[in-house]
Amino acid sequence: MPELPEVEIVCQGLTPAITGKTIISLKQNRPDLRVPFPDDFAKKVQGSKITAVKRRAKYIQIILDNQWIMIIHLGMSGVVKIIKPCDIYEKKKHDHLSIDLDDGTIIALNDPRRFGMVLLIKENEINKHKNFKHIGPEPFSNEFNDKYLYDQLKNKTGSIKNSLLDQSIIAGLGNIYVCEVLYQTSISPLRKSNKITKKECENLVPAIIDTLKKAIQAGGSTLKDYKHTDGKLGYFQHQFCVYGKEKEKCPDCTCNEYIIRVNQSGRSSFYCAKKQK
DNA sequence: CTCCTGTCCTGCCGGC
DNA sequence: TGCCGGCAGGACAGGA
Repeated sequence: MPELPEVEIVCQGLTPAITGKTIISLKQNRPDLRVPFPDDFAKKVQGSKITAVKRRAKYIQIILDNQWIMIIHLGMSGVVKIIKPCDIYEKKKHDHLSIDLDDGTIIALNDPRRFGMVLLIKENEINKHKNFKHIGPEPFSNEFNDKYLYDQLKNKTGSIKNSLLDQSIIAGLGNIYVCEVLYQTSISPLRKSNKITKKECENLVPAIIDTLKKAIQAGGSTLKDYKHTDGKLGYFQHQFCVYGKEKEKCPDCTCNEYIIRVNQSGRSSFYCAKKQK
């Protein structure tokens, strides 16, 4: 469930807590999440200094000073916990990884469903790595504009819903924010991508940027699992218009219709069939 | 090539 | 009350 805004919030929490600090030790409590932990994981990171924390799509990138980048993907249920030097770390169920820093800070990764992944990639190989080479532009970059989006969509026969979820077209959107953006732009999730007009692309681009920015300002969305690094909750879920609102009234128009839920490629789409065409 | 389905996983919730 | 089935879904692999 962590999408771009939630991952951004985690990175914003991590940056002041870990940047410039040295990794003393790393403990893993099981061999894998969705994929195995890196070979010789602890040996490769121990003694290195954290120089920066970045986000790319839904991935957290922890840049080390020894050429390695530690990648964390939170999957569906991953939570990064920061334990301050003055606090005592009590290991909880599903804490699969913990990292001790030189100032006494501890970073722990908790992931009940184990849909997350942790990777180590050499700094100069990240753009060639299979998890990153296909990822499209960041929504807040200049590269992402209405002409780009229209060009990406014009030859696609699949639904606009699936195209916006496609990380190679745009990085960072997930099921929740795609539903909300399509509602804002009055576009049905069932529309074929190649039927989306230039004018609609001109609406989609700012709607995507605006929705993501507002979500970041609200501290992201908290559903079942997601929390901030300090355990606090986000508030953007209170601004959802359609996601999870099946059988509720459409909030934005006087159509008196109900939000309906349909299944697209195994994912739920929520929309107002009267407003969104 | 493009699109779509299956797979991984645990916790929660509704129905009986 | 307890059990069980269904659902949640990000990203990749592989099939159509």
